[in-house]
Amino acid sequence: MVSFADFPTEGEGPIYLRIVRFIRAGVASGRIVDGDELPSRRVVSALLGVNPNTVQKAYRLLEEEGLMVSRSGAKSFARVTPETVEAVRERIQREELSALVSSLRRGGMEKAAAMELLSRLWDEDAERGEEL
Amino acid sequence: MVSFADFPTEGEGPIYLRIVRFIRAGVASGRIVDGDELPSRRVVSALLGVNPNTVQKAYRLLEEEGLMVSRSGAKSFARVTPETVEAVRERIQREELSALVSSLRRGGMEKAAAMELLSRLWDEDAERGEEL
DNA sequence: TGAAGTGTATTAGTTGTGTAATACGGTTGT
DNA sequence: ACAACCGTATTACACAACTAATACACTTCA
Repeated sequence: MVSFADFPTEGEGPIYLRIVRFIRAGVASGRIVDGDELPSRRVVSALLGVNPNTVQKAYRLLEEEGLMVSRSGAKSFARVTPETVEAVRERIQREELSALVSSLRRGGMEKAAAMELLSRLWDEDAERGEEL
Repeated sequence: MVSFADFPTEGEGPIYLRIVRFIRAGVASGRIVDGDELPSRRVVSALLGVNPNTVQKAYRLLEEEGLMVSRSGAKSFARVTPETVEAVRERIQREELSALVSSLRRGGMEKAAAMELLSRLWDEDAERGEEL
């Protein structure tokens, strides 16, 4: 049974997305393996002090992502394959970059400028890294 | 007098931020120079077909950013110094991008992959913004 | 001085997002 | 069959973001 004991008490963003990230991190790290039973919507909702529908929203996203399966009335289980693990790791990376892109665009930056900036910073960081 | 004639008829994100970006781009490109008079809130609002308060929101942000000055009842003027120009061009970079680059490199990502990923995410984010 | 134009504050309406309340139907084990 | 779970759908409420409506006070100049 997947445990929510280590669910961070405080975090950023809406709760349902924090749940999604929590499960994703578990899959990426190997803490959650294929076939693991996931606590029911009601149990998690009681644990976190939110409405079951908030957990449902998270679980639905995770199911669409292929990380869990659930049948009406029955328990829910994690679905972890080499493919899903790889997909989750890529997705986590994408989310980091995605937030950055939105931020840069909100700041009024053009795509070409962003590309150039990333390239320059990458090289600078590479130089710093090779010194060590 | 700063002209809004070239203000893009359609763009991404809320109007007040598009105004901010428009002015920022003008400052960064040299189209707007120090002491340039900025059209009043009402004039811009009539031009863009929005409420004067929407323009006010943009102008207030620009003033907090040090890119313009305004006194109650009087006209507004651009404030462009070498410092503000530099600040506009690199404001975001120091705050957010550097840490992410290091993170991605430590995660084993190659520069080419990061560039390609940024390009794709940028287009995707642009599409999302245009849907609204 | 007074009219016209200006910046600014206050308030309200609109929309979207996150969460909750409630109810319904399916599965499981006894 | 029935009780105790389970997942799910529908609806409604809370809140923030964005924009608009309105009013007020200041500057400028004939």
